[in-house]
Amino acid sequence: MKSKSTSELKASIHRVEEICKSNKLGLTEIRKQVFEIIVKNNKPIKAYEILDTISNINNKPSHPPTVYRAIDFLIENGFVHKLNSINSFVGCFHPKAHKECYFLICKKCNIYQECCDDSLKDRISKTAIHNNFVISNTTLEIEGHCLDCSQK
Amino acid sequence: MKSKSTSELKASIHRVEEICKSNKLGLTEIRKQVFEIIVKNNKPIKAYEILDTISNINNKPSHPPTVYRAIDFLIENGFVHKLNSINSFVGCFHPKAHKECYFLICKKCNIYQECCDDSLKDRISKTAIHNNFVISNTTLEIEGHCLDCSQK
DNA sequence: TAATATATGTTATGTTATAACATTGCAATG
DNA sequence: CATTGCAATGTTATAACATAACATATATTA
Ligand SMILES: [Zn+2]
Ligand SMILES: [Zn+2]
Ligand SMILES: [Zn+2]
Ligand SMILES: [Zn+2]
Repeated sequence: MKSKSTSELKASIHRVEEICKSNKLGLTEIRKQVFEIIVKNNKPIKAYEILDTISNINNKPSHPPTVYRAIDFLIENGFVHKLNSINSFVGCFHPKAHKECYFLICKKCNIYQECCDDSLKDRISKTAIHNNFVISNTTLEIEGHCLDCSQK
Repeated sequence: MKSKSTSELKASIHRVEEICKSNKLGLTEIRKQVFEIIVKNNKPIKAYEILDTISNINNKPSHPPTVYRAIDFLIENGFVHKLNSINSFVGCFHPKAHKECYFLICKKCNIYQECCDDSLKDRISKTAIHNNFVISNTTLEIEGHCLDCSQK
């Protein structure tokens, strides 16, 4: 994933603001700050890194629950995803466009890519059906090396 | 996943012993104990639950590193998997038969099912190739409700 | 036997996440 | 315009998950 330009970032933040407005979701200052920190980071970011960043920005210490609550809000509303395999968080590339997102994560340079391959989705759904299983959420995280890093 | 019978458990443990013997892997007492605790549990088990269990069995307190080291050994050799979405561990149903395993995990009753659907594997591999990505390991954990639990 | 490697014991600490309760601010209701 | 309710935040403490670092033991093997 190439890093986002300033305008892409702005658009990303704006989109979330719009979605919150039209859905009457309280996008408070803290929640907005946390979202911005996550999307500006370009790479998966950890909760305590967010905590440090937000403490610096506001020039006063924040506490873990503040950050985790904001993250919860952002995840619930599909603006952010958690990567379970690395306990980190990333912004969603297309909030509300889908329920599940899948990820490719480079172990070397730590960049990630969000992919919403329909045939993959399909395949997973078929597997669930085949096992009489009703999906509520799926974690698919593919770790390895990106093109750049595998060529080195 | 229905729970394993005593004989299935024995077979499972025996298989690991055989694999270790023929591959000159040191299946020490602790490692064997941890494996047995995991497979006998039938459901995903947490590291500190293993710790408590092993402390009780041996009538003396064990320490986290003891358990985590054993788990590391078992994972490295494909006898056990970690479920990242729930920080828990499960025994592998077919050690050495494959590299990646996928899981269906019931949120209600906590049972799980290991599935190694080839077309799913294939689909994931294609997705990776399509993104110029070299896979080292894949986390696929499908959370939801099993047949029994979704009918209630 | 001495040297080496492998595994375990032990203490402490690092990292990730939540419980519990107090406080604030704001909007709905009477 | 109180007052009541509710959503969000602040604050303190602790729970849950995992590893670093170093000491000791045990097994191979030169
Ligand atoms: Zn997404
Ligand atoms: Zn890379
Ligand atoms: Zn397996
Ligand atoms: Zn169930």
